[in-house]
Amino acid sequence: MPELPEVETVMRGLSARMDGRVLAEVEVRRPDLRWPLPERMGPRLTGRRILGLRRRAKYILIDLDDGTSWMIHLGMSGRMLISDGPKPALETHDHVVFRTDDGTWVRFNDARRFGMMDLWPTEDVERHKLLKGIGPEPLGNAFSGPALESALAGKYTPIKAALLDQKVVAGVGNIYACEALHRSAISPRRLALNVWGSRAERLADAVKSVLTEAIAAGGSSLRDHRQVSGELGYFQHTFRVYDREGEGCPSPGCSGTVKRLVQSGRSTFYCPRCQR
DNA sequence: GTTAATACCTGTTCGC
DNA sequence: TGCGAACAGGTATTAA
Repeated sequence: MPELPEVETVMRGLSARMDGRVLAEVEVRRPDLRWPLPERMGPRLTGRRILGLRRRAKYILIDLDDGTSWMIHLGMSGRMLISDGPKPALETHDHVVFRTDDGTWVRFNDARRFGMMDLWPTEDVERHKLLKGIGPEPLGNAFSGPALESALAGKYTPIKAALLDQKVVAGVGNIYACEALHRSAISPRRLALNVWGSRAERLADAVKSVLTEAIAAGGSSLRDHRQVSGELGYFQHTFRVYDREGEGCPSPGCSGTVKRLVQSGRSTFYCPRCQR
């Protein structure tokens, strides 16, 4: 499930092969993913030169030479798979396939079709409906203990749910929310407004460290994520609590056991002993 | 105004 | 072995 580190990994992989290239051929194989794809997306992309690739929250933004940005969200199961040589054999759920002018093929494959794509003016992309109001990038300078504390002030929702709120901080999903809370020894049940001062500082630091380490590991591959080469990420081996119900808490000196609970309809993994 | 629950989608896993 | 239920979860929408 692509969260920020997985999207960053895919974006970097694409950037290495696509930056500066021209989109020579774009085949759109179905009219919709989660929502309808833009009208005439294939023809509008064909012939455009790529000025650069970047990431905002969980979105990949490909800036083109006509002032348009190609916005791509991988949803839950979206993959970008790169190959060279002749056109690759297409597989089930290969929804968009394209080729750059140096012969690089890219297949966008998304079994669950929770992904999305849109075309939007580059200068206005931050005001796109899906990006407007999104919180600070957790690895940027704008995100800090005080900034997090300010975003959480007055929120009567569990801190776990608040971390998943993209308006509080961008790009954190279920896995890294659990991991960051464990690293900072904060209970997922604690109300957001009660995370302030040194707790907010610890949590902001934990979010940064877990995301940074996950990016360095190529992301986490549980079921869906692949790097553009098709390789798995390997940060999942480093999880301290996620999907480790019943195992001993890995915190030094803690004798607790990892528990699972459901918050807002999704699994939370945590140690009730050391997370307060 | 807020927060919580639900819908969307399909491959995989689990229990009977 | 086979089948259906449960589950995974990001985000928009609907409900409370």
